[in-house]
Amino acid sequence: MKTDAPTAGPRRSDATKAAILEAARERFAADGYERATIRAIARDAGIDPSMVMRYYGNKEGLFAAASELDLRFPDLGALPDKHIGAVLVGHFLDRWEGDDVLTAMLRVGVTNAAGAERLRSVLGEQLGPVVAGMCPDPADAPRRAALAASQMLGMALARYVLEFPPAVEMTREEVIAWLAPTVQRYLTAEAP
Amino acid sequence: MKTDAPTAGPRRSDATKAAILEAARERFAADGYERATIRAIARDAGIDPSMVMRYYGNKEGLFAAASELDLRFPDLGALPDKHIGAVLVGHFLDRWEGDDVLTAMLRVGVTNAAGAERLRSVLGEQLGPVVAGMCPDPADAPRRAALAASQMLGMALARYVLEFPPAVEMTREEVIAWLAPTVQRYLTAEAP
DNA sequence: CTTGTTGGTCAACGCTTGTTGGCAAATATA
DNA sequence: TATATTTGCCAACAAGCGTTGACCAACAAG
Repeated sequence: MKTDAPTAGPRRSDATKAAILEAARERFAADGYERATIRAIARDAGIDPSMVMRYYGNKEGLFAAASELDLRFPDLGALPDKHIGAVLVGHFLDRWEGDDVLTAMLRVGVTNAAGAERLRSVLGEQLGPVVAGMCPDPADAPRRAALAASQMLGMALARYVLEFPPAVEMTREEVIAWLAPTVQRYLTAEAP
Repeated sequence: MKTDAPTAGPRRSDATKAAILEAARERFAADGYERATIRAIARDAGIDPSMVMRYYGNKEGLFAAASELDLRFPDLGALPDKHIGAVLVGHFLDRWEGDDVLTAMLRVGVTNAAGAERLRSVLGEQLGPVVAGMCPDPADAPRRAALAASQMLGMALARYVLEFPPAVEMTREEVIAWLAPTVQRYLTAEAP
């Protein structure tokens, strides 16, 4: 019997696992939790549905594996305070357009408890610290992060999920120009 | 045979129909489209699932009937321009907390095409004109409406759907104080 | 009273879902 | 070469879904 050492070499099934994860991310992003069926995901990955169960236990486990997310915030301390809003909004747009996981988490989080929790913890653990490191009083960093998140998530909702035409038609630069001052104020202005 | 005159009197079944609609709104708001099953809605309404089919045709028709929505915007022309942002945000919070349909449309619209279309048309037809009647150049009213909607929907998402703690804990007055300047700017400031 | 319409329940249909266990081939180990 | 282990497919399960049609009781019209 082959023991499962901590430093196990690459398995032959790694490609299959990766294909499953990729298909899962796309389906979750496009359809949400319920309509992203294991059968459809397996079909996209070109394998049998039972393989999904073997490698990820159940649908819940598959989503947990497929929704691992790193927002990859740049180091904001290294640039002038005045531009923080624009950089943050631009970074958010980049991440959103380059990674299905963000749309997936938003679509799933709206109807699935595990998805909502995932979104909450990502915002709290990844956006929170960035905000705490720059706003006037670190004590209200969570509130400021929530405000900034509400604006950026709201734009993602209108633009990438609901596809509200005026929001879709805006150029990247227009979105940044309009949203940057808002985010900037949420993060740095003194409480109203 | 009793003809169905345009001005038909109140039927004995009106109470049942209303109970179905109420249960449907609650379920759609709480669970989204897929998990809000006709069986569960019928159980909540205290009747048989087949009644839902008789009165609303199918699940799609039930959602269409249950998601009729009037945002009830006040006449904004009658008050000073400076306060428009605060009035609008306050009105949005009131409507959201007093009507399940808004949460239902948001939850359903994220994973269901009909729900998304409903949300788009409500925003376009009800928020659009209000904005068009006050912003500098009526030509970019749709874009301004989309911006304001992105902020208000984003806050609703964080506060009522995802229940992100800092967003939930803010008081109504705090939300208005922070969001009003944003919405005010989106509607009235000249394009950046 | 008789008759037709309405409001409602019940049992079932065909289908899809997540999930399971058995079995064959490919691969690794000895 | 002989033996385990891994990788994969297949067929099936129980449960839940939207939906349908037969049937019964209450009521209204003649």
